[in-house]
Amino acid sequence: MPRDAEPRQSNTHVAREIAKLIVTGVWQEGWTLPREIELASQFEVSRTSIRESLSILKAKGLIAARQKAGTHVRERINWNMLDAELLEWTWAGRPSEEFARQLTQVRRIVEPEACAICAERGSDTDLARIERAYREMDAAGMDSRAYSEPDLRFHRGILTATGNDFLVAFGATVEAALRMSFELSTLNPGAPRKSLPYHRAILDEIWARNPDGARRAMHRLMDLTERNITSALSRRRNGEAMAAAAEREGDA
Amino acid sequence: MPRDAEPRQSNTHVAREIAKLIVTGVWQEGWTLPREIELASQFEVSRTSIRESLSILKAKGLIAARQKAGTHVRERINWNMLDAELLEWTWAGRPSEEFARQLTQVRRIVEPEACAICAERGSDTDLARIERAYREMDAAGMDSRAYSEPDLRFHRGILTATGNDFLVAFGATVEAALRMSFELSTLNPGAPRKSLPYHRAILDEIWARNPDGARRAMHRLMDLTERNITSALSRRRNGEAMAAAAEREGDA
DNA sequence: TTTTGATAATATGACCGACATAAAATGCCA
DNA sequence: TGGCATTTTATGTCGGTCATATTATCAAAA
Repeated sequence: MPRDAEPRQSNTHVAREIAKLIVTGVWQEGWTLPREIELASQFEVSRTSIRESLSILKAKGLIAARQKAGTHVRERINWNMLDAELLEWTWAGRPSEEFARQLTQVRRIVEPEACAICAERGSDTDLARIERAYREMDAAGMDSRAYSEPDLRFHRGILTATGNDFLVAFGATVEAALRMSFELSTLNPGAPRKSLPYHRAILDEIWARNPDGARRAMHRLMDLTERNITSALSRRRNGEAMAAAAEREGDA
Repeated sequence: MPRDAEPRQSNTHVAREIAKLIVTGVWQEGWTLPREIELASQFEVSRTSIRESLSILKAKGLIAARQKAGTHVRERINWNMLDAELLEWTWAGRPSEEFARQLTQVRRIVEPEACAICAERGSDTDLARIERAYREMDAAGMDSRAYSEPDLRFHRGILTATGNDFLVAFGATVEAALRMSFELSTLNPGAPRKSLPYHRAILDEIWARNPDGARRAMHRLMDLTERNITSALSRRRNGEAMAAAAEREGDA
């Protein structure tokens, strides 16, 4: 179910637009934003709506306001990059290679350990839910759209099974990573399906209640994912370079 | 510098109050909140202010609103527990043992790996900043208030040195954990200072550019921290049990 | 000339009342 | 009873006004 790129609700729409200006660096850290009244006329909404939008961005740590002094962009260190929406806004459209690298790096740190905890302490109900997600991935066949949704449920299921609210919250980050992978998979349609046996291995290890094995199995999946992403990115890079060359050829 | 427990700004104040009702389970998952007008009269602020407060909570994933249907508490899975303010609201006053356990568990997962990455790829500038924090911890002596602030900078410095924005964002979680430790340390004033040599060991390993050693050193610090927290919590439990017994004694 | 203190200017914070919109609830009709 | 038009209602948006906290200004004093 694709979320709308342009939500009709004006405050979320405006928040998204302003957030994009900030994360893309058009409005840099420390800079002061235009006055609320000016923002209101720029975005053609009321000052009330602007204020609600800004309060969303304040909540995510992107900006801070002081009376008379204005509203300024906070330094990156205060941005809550692990927030679902902020993640989406950041890579919206085109994930940078650096963003992909960092995302892969944190997943490597968190998911194998979560998987070990899941194998050790997940309830049978938890594991059954994970297995159901696996079956749906299997049933999806080569349809990578139908595959990606249970894929996310599989990973979320593992995080949930840990019983740790902070690891559960990390699901937002995993979701962003999977959506990015899915997006990039258009450059390599067969890739997602190749992860199925790796998921199978994880499932077997957690049913066997084998934490070390589960950790290793998840680690192997992370390796595969990283290979897929780097190859998709380099393919994209080459494709764009060739397109640019063709462009120059056409000009000459 | 202690943040104000009761911010004078009305919308953050109201947001905090409502958030507490939700995280403490007074308003449970799935429940529908009172109408905005009713909330306005309950909290004695205008509907505009209520709406700004609610938009903060929406941004953190705690609630969602639909026209006509009302505003409801979202399921925990959507709460962004890794958010700085939400963390603070959750343990405000009295950290539950479960909360402490989960917090310690994620730190164990993330910080040792971050430390290894820091040793491998942190710039000399990054490491110098970490060392400066260490020196200030040393200089603080037995004053656990003066100790805790550079302690946080030490850990944040390691996360920053990884160059990974998501690990940097994890600093909010570490901050919550350290504040909690600091709070609990009133039950055991000498405890914080005991962590100094462990920090020293970490510093030495990252200067030696030894990722494995750095990982192990951070792991040992996590062990110490966990021991301190569990002992403080059990002390608190015993203290309260004895107080309750004395209470019963007094009644009889 | 520099400092200090009163004063004015201004951007965010809060409030109000009205209308728009979407979706749930109602009730009518077949 | 079932489907469809209508009403109801809670959130969404708007414009305007006043409050409040700082910054900026400027004049008097050291």
